Amino acid sequence: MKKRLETLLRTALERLQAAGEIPTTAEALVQIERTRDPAHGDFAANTAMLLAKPARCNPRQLAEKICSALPDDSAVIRTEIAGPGFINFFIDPAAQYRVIAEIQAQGPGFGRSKAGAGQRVQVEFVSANPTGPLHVGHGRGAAYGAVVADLLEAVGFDVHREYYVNDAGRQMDILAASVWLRYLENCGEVLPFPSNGYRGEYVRDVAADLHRAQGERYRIAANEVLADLPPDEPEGGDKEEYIDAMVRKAKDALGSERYRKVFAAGLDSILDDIRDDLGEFGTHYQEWFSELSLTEAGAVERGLEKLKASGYVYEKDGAQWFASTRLGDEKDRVLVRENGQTTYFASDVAYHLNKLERGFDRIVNIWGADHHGYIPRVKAAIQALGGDADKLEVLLVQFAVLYRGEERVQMSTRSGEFVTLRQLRNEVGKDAARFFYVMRKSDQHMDFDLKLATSRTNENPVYYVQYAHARVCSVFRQLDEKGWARDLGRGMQQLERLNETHELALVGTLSRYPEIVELAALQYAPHHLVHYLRDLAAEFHGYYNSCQFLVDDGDLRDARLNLIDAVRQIIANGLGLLGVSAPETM
RNA sequence: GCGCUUGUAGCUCAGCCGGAUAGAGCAUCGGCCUUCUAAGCCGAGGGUCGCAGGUUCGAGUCCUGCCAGGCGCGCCA
Repeated sequence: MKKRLETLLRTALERLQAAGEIPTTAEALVQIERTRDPAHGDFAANTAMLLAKPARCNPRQLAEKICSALPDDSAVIRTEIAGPGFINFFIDPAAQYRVIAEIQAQGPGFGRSKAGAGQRVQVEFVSANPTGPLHVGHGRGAAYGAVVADLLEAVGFDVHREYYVNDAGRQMDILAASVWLRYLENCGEVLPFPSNGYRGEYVRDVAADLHRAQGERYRIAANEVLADLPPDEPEGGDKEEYIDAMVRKAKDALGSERYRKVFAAGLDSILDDIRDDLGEFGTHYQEWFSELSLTEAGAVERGLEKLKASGYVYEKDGAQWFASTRLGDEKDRVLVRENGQTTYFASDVAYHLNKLERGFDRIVNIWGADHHGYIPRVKAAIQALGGDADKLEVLLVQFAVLYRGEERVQMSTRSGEFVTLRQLRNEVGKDAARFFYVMRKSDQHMDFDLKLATSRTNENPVYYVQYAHARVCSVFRQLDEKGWARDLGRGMQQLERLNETHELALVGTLSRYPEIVELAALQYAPHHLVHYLRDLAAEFHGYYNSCQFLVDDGDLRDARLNLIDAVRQIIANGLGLLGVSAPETM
C-alpha cells in the first residue's frame, strides 16, 4: 500500500513538473509514512513542505496542487491537507482487509520479499577463539548474527553464514600446553600449572579424555618438563615469558608429530563443543573457515605480496609495515614482526582477500565492540587490495554486562570463572535467551541480569508474545470443542464486519509486517522486529479482552477467526525469524 | 591526551536515514476472572529528551562546544 501511494505521488509530481509548477529536482522527495494518529488518516506525505521553498510556493497551496494532480485510485477514499502542509491519505478499509487474505494465502512466506534478490552476502559472526566454551558475551553475537542472517535471507539475499576459526597462533599453543600439563597430571606427574595457562575445568576434561584414549603416549617426566624454564609470575618472573617457554618445551619434548596430536585434541574437542552449543542455540553455519588453512595454503604470503604490489608496505626497524594511515587509519600497522613472524593482522588481510575473491556483494562482519579500533585498518587493507571498502559492513555488538541481582559477575576465560552460553541456555531456555539478546540495539550496552532472566514467571517479554500465539490456538481448540466449523471463505467475504477499533488497528499493524522485516533486515536491527511483535501482541491481548470471538453470528465469527488466525501467523513468522518458538499451548 | 560511542520517566530501553500531542515494559497506586488461557486487560501518576548555542516551516533526531559514562589506542590475538 505504501509503495502504491508512492507511485501515485510520484506521478502527481511528474505531472506538476511537466506543467512547470515545480522544479525538476523533486524526485527524491517522495516519502510516504504511516501516521501515528488515526485522525490524520492512514498515510501522510510531507512532500509539499519540502518542496515549498524550491517551488517558491506556500506549502498548503502546493499541497492542494499535488492533491489535484494525484491519479485516481480506488483504495484512496479521500485526501486532506493538514497542519503546516501534510497530505493525509485515507485508505478504504476494504483495501486494508486484503492483507488478511494475503497472509492466509502466503502463510509462513508472508513478509518475505525480494529486496536483496541476486545479491550474495556473507555474514561472519561469533568467531570466538576455540580456547574454551562460549560464554554469555558470545551468546549475544550468536543470537544477533543468526537473526541478521535470517532477516537478510527473508528479504531475498543469498546468505552465507561463516565462523572464522582462529586455530592458529599463540593462544592455541597456550591451550595445547595447558591440555598437555593437565594430561601429565592425569599420568601422575606433579608439576605447577602456569599462571597464564587455561585453568578451566574443560581443559581437565580434554586431558582426561586424551589420557583414556592414548594412555601414556605423551608422558614426559615432570623434572624434564620443568628443566630450564624461567620463573613463573608467583616466583617473581614474567607469566608471558614462562608460558611461551612452556609452549616451546612442549613442542621440543613431544616432537612435532605428538605435539600436533595434543594440539588437535584440544582444538577438536572445544570446537565440537562450540558447534553443538551453537546448534542447540539454533545458530547454523554454511562454513567453518580455518585460519590455519590460510597459513598452510600460503594465503598469508600471497596477501602480503599483493599488499606490497599495491605500494602500501614499507620496512622500518626490521619489521614490515602496512601504511594504513594513508587510507584513513590512525597509525600504520605491523604485518611482519622483527622476528620474522606474521601478525594476526596479516592473517586477517589474507582472510579478507579471500572474502573478496569469493565475490560476495556484501561482507558483513559481526564483532565485539572492543574491536572497533580494528575497523579502519581492515577497510584500509581492502582498499589497498583493490577492493571496495564499502562492501564491508562491520557490525559491533557490545558485550553484555552480566549481573546476578545487584552483583556484577566477572568473566574471564583464563580463570575459568565465567558463565557459559550453555549454562545460560539451561537456565533460561533458548527462547528467552534469543529474545532477550536481540531485543536491544546491538551496539548498545546491555545489562543482562541472570536473576531476572532466569525467573520464568516474571516479566520476560518473550512470554507475552508467545502467549498471544497460544491464545489464538486455544480459541481454535475451543471452536472444535463447540462443534463449530470454520468457513474460511465466508470469513473472507465478511471482513468488512470488522469495525471495532481494535480490529481496524490490528489490520493496520498486520499490514506493516513486511515493512518491519525489510527495515530490520536492511538496518541490521532485529530489535525493530521484537518491538513490533510486542505491539502486535499487545493489540491482540486488548482485542481478546474486549471482544468475544466465538459468537453465535457465524459471519462475524468467521471474519474474526480469519483476523486472529492472521495474527497467529504473523507472530509465528516473526518469532521464527528470531529463532524463538511459537507454542500452541502455554 | 587522541579516536569511537552513549546520555530520553524511579529502573531497563524504543523512538523506523528531520514531521503533527515524546512511547513501552518493570516498579508504584486503583479497578477487571460463573463467558474463547488473569503468563492477560482497563485506568492513574511519573519528562527541562545531559547542558548551551546553531541550522529551518519544524530538532529527542542534524552541526558545534561543554559535562558525564563506556570502549579502543601492542612488533597481543
